[in-house]
Amino acid sequence: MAKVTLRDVADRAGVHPSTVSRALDPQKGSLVNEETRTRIRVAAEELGYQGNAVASGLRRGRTGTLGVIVPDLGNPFFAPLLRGVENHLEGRGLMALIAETQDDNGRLSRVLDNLLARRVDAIIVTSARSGDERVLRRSQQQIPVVLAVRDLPGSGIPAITHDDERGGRLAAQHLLEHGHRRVAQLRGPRDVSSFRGRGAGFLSRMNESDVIVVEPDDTATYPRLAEGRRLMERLLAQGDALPTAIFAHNDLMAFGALEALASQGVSCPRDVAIVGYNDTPMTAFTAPPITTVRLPGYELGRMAADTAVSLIENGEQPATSLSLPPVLVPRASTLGWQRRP
Amino acid sequence: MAKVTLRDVADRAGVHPSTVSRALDPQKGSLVNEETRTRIRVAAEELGYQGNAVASGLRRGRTGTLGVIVPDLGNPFFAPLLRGVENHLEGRGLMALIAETQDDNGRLSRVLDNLLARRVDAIIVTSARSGDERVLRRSQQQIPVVLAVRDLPGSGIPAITHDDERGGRLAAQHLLEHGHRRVAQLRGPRDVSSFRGRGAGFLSRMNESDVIVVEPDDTATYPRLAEGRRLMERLLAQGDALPTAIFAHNDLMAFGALEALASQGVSCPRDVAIVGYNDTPMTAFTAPPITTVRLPGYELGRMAADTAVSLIENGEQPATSLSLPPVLVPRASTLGWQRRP
DNA sequence: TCCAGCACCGCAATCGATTGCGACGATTTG
DNA sequence: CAAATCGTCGCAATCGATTGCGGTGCTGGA
Repeated sequence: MAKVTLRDVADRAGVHPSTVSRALDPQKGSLVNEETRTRIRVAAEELGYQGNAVASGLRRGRTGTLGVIVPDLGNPFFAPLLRGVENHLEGRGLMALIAETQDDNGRLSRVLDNLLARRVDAIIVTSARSGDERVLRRSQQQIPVVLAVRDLPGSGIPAITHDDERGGRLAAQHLLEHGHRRVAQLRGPRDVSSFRGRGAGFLSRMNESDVIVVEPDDTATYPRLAEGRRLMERLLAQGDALPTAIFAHNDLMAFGALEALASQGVSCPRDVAIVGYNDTPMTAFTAPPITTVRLPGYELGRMAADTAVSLIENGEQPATSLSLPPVLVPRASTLGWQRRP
Repeated sequence: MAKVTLRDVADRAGVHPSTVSRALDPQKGSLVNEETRTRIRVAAEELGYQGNAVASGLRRGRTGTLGVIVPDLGNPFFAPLLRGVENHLEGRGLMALIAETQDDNGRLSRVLDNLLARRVDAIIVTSARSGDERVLRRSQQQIPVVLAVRDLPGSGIPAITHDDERGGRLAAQHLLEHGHRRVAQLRGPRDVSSFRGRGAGFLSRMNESDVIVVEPDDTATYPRLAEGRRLMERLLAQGDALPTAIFAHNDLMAFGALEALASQGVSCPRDVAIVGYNDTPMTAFTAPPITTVRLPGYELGRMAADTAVSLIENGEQPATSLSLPPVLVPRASTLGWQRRP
């Protein structure tokens, strides 16, 4: 168990620990004579010295760690986002502490407490639901908090999001262009801004045309596969004429809808077209491949990390929120549909 | 910025900081009078006291943090595993520090250094490739290291794995039962134990029967979609008679193979059957749904976390390695194939 | 009555790195 | 030539919690 401390290095190099500290710090390296600095470097190397980030964190009041909270690690959408965050942190000596809430309210506040106790320097939250304002603002009193993906309007917390309203409009526009006149949405949870945005954008574009929008009598509790299936089943059971197109608020729910349709013998895309959201890698491989809305997750991760870092360095700033543009990716789940006479 | 420390609580409760420390520690709570303990609790509550895990970590020499290294967060296979880890840690006051290597060798040692510097109490590594022994053993000199999913035979590092040899045999058995007599594997990286195991199990079962196993002239560098596509394309171009079944070493590669086949106009499962590995949720939704080998990822995560924790508590132990059984999940990608006359 | 034993709690050192302050010699400036 | 400046580096306090070592007062048994 090599317990090499700063003092050991100092002894070996024949200097005071404080000098070693300065020599090894890239910021303050210039405060130490070049010759003694290399002597110290050599000593540290020989002893296999490895700094103690815990001690450093205590003294400095900064741990070099960023908390990142995601709702669901099983949703591949978050992988590029997390990569964006980590790639931005790398090289700055920072590291991401990733935690999952599983979209569970109680878990969020536990996770926050945990991160706060560990004195992370900032927190990026991608799992916000309305109602979370209180705990988040409480956290914000201690360290910078940045929302990503999901906004909390009116909370005053900076947010980097996708323009989901625009994404919803894109989906609607696409369906309109292909001749749909009776459509429905499988809505994600209403207490999540991104789903609200998708729904609103979709509706507003549809309402500009002469289209019937069937509202299912329920909303997904979690934006996952099983919920997509359940909602689609309800829609099928609702008795009304079936819509010719479905806008699922994310890809996982679209998969579920696909499953429900298949089990009822309804064909996609022949009978019903489907649009998903997120451009999860798998959408290209389903039967049929799913038309979806692509979001720049990696860039969003980078930007969220960037604003978090600058918040750390420059103290509290006016909330600079930002919204990134989505793109529609057409695939067979809509392209294969044809208007019947 | 509420900077409430132990001392503040002590002052308010009219006791010494050490008493507060003991009162708030579930382990040592019994060392302090019940009455003063509640007084302290009240004071802490009123001040909104939140322990400083950094200071505690420095003094105790334990941070209550476990490093977990995964190769690829975009692979949904790791989600249940990570949940297994976290659920086991929860309640014990521990937390997982998740890091991704992206199957990049240089990144692994950087990540390890980072975790070691942050003084995590143990590390769970699911990204091991042969050649990583050195850095891992170096880490092991400082804290417990547990391998999961991927073993490093002969390294002496405890490993919780799936029985991949058995998984490979299951895949082979399934294909044999359906009448295949000419098959091929899309192999994952050879320096990863789990892929070697799958390959060996598959081969050994096949060799017990009278079956031709076509070996592609290459191996995947990364077990991802693009590599699966590339390997399948090479196989198609190889000129020999096409195998009637493909065993892809994981689901992502199976997706890639599917894509390659489709682009060449070869039908799955009519012309070629496919077996994947991992039972990634999406395998049920591809065209066709993919037969695959299911692994108990959640349980594996729990067990890995459990051995890590007991290694922390009881010091170094004899390496107790363990192997969990896989299950074959038959789907249309093989069930839909029929022997031609 | 005396002392051992116990319950409870305070004192002060400690974990390892960082940093404001100041010392010292060497160099430059007026 | 004296004073100011600069480059280096040491000293010691500090971050906040933990814990070994007692000290105090009280109970119970001999």
